[in-house]
This record gives sequence, C-alpha cells and structure tokens, in this order.
Amino acid sequence: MTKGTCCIHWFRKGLRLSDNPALLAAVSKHNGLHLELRPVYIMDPWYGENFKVGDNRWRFLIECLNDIDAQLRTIGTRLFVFHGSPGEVFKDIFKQWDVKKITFETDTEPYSVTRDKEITDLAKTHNVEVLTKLSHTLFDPAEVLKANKGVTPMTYQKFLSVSSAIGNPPKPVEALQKALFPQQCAIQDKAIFDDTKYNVPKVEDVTHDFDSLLPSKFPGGETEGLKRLKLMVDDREKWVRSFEKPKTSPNSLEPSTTVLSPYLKYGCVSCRDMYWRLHAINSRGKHSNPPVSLVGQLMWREFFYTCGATIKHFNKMKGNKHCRQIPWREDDKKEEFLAAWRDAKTGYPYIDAIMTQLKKDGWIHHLARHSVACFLTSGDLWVSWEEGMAVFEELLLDADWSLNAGNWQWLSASAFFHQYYRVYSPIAFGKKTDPNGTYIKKWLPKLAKFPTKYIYEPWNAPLEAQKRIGCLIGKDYPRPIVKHDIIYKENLAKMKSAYSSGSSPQKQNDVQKSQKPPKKRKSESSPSIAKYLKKK
DNA sequence: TGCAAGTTGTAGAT
DNA sequence: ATCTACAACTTGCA
Repeated sequence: MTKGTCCIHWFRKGLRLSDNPALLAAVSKHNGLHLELRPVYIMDPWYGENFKVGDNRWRFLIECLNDIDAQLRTIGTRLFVFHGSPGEVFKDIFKQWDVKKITFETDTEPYSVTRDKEITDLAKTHNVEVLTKLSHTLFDPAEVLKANKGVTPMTYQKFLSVSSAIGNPPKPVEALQKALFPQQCAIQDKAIFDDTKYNVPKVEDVTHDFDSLLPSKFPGGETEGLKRLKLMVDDREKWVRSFEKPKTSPNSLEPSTTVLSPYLKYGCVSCRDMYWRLHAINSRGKHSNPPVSLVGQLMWREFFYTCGATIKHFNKMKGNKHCRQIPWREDDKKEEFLAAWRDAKTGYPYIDAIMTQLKKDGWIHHLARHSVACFLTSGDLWVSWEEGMAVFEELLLDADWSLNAGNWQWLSASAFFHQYYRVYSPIAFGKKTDPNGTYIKKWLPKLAKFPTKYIYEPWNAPLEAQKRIGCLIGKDYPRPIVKHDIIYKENLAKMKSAYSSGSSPQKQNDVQKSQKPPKKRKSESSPSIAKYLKKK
C-alpha cells in the first residue's frame, strides 16, 4: 500500500485522453507539487437498475474502458475500476489512498448532478479538493439559460441565436501524452499497478447474453472514435461541406451518416474537437448550415442537453411543463403493441427491419428513428413515447438521456414539434430511398424472396406467391397489427383533441385560466391575402 | 395581432 | 422532379 498522496481523476463520460481539461488538471501541480495520478472508473449499479443498458452498450463501455486503460499504461499509470455506488467507493479510497484532490468532468444530467453533489460534499469532509471542468458540451447549459433571461430556449432557432450570442465554443485542449505526463504522477507502487482486482471487467461478465452478440460493428473507445472522426470528417471535406441530414438515407445498407454519436455520448470523441474540425473544413469553401449541416447536428445535441439540464422531469410526460399531456393507450393492447414493436413483429417490414437493426447493431439512422417512433406513438400504435424511449435507452449505443427524451417528445408531437398531422407512412417513406427493399431483405431474410412489388406490403402478395416463397403472411411473418390507412386518421383526431382540449403544455397546472375556446381557423374566417397569393 | 417559419409527410397531378 | 391539397399545429417577432 502506497502512502504518498494522490489525485484522483474520475472518469464517467469523457472517456478520452484528448481534450480532457479535468484530466490535465489532475496532473498539474497541487500546492507546488505533482501528485500521483489515480484514474478511476466506477461501475455504478444505478446504471442498469434505473437506466436501461443492453448488452451492445455494456460491451461498448467495456471497450471504452479498455482503450483508456491501455493508453494510460503507456504513460506510466492505469485505470482503477471499482464496483459500487460512488459514495461508498470514495468513502473508502479517499482515506486508503490519502487523496488530496479529485477532478472530473461536469455532467448536467439530473442523476449525475445529485451524485456529484454527494461526492463533492464527501470530498469536503475528507479535505479533498474538488476540481471540475465542463467539456462534454460546447456550451454550458447554465450559461445558455442565463443568456436567455433564465428561460430555456424551446426552439432550435432560438437556441442558435442565444448560443451564438455567447460566442464560439472553446478550442480543444492538448491531449494527455507521455511528454506532458510528469514522472511524479506515475504509479509509484508496482504492486498496485499490477493488482488485477482493479482491472476492467470482461465483456462476458457484464453482458446478459454474451453469446448472442454479433461482432462489434462500432467498437467503443477513443482510439476507434478518433479513427472514425478522421475517416468521416477530415478525409471527406466535400461530403462534409455538402452534408444535409434530410438528404441522407434511413435505410441504406451501410450508414449514410457518420455514426459518431456513440463516441460523442461517452465522450470518446470530444464535441469541441469535432466542432473545430468541421469549422476548419467549412471555412475552406461553400458549405451547408444548421439545422441540416454536421455542425447543425452538434447544435441539436447542445439544444437537447440544455433542455435536459434545465427542464424539470424532462424524461417524463407528467410534471414536465413543456410536454403536451396526451392520453396514450392504457388498455390491454398496450403491452401487446409495445412488444410487437420492440420485437420487430408489427407486420410492417420497414418498421420491423429497423427494429431488427437496432437490436443487432445498436444503431439506426435518425430518420429510421423518426419512422419507428412515429409508428409507436401518434402515427399508429398510440403507445406512450416514454415506453419507446425506454426501448431506445436499452438498445442504442448512443442512448443519451437528454437527446433520447427530447427526440421522443419531438417525434410524438409532445413538445418542440407541433405539426402532428405530418405522419410517416410505414410503407411509403422507406420506398423513397430504397425502392427495391434491399434493406428489408437484409434484416428480414424471411422476406428476401418476395417480389419487389410486395416487399413493403407482403400481405398483398397472392397466396400462391407466398406458398411458393415459403413465407406465409400470418404464419411465417406477422400480418400488420394495425391498418395504417385507417388508424392514423383516428389518431389524428385524438391528437387534435389532445391539442385543443385541456391546456397548452405550459399551463397544465393552471387549467382554470386556460380553458379557452378553440381558435377559429384562419382559412375559415379571414384568409390571409399573402398566403393566398403565395399558393397561386 | 397577424404572419412567417418550423431539420427530414403523403398522395396525386403535372 | 416539382407542384398542390390535405387539414392545420405553435412559436417568435414585427
């Protein structure tokens, strides 16, 4: 057991050595002296219990930790992995290790804020200095809130104008590497350096069904993340500058977007690093802009992070004052519909193919997320967005608390997006980018032999053809669980009623005042001349 | 108060 | 490929 004093860097997100200001602060001098660095990661049982983590993401996390550990070992230190609640873990090691200082990256999610407050208080009682740095987002949500007079910006455009008034996001700081790593910070005690009880767990030991995992298509870790960043951004200047999200395909065989989201979620890749690389590329020529550009995608992340950090109960309908209160299904169909959706058994090949890819790869395109989210909620099944959010939370490699809650509210027209009458067709939408149904055939091989004509609607294939192919609809592949053409119109009426009855989201606790008669439609009362002319 | 805009709808006509 | 009707929402800003 070493006696010397030490400094802990606590990894949570921010699983990288590059652009990690809190990690750099851990190797800078403390009262004129360098302290031994003890990088720590805690396997906190809160995750898994309260935040669903599927096997794909458990593996991704382990890959991240292995990458950090391997990098740290090349400079003379290592990762110490603990199991337990952070409060219990730190209570022990603050004393045992004679800790003088702890550094970590600021995290703005509600659980993290509570947890970090607890650890900060604990540190004080042990005379441990606490140093935090914000580097998970381009902007500090608290600063955005302040710049908007204490109100959360509720539209993307508003967010853009508020954040741009704050100024440019900070440039990335230099990566921790051997040359920057003082020898006094290295692990002094060989025994603890080699102690396997602190090793990163094996994927086999954290997953529930290890044998069912496909090989990692998007392996976790900073090394992989930076490789991907170079491949997708640095090496594709022309593609980057012309990038427009809505023009990318939800159902291509290989992803049509960068798939950097899992790396951003865990902080394997720094959003500031990505932002400034994009900025450099854009400065060299004509380029697309937010909301559709790649910088625009980073700004969506910022937008929802700000919402998640500043809106109470952001991941719930009830108690969330910006969320439309909608009477989602609570009947006996709820579990049946939810299970069919989750298990890729809706009978709509486009939907089922997406849900299969989600389960297997842990990633689906943003528009594919739109398609299945609309189908589950206001479009077809009328199941609460919170249920869909939980499934995404479990299965997505990039499952990010704020983004997941924000996007589900968007897609169910509960907040941010209000044109609820724009409904995705589970048949037509996919045809635009994949008329031959190649994507469906890949993910649902049972349907591979169906003629192209029927691939999006196999129930329309003549029985003879189904027999010949050896795939009977209703037996080998489910019949559609709802009739989209009929149900979406019924749901439209329910949405209309949810919008007009009761109260606007902001006034849900103030029902008395907000009982206003529905607004008269402009086109009925006084058609706008400008609008009329525009349409002619 | 009125109007324009809102990351990414569909179906049918031209 | 581009248009229009469909039926029609909220927010921000002048």
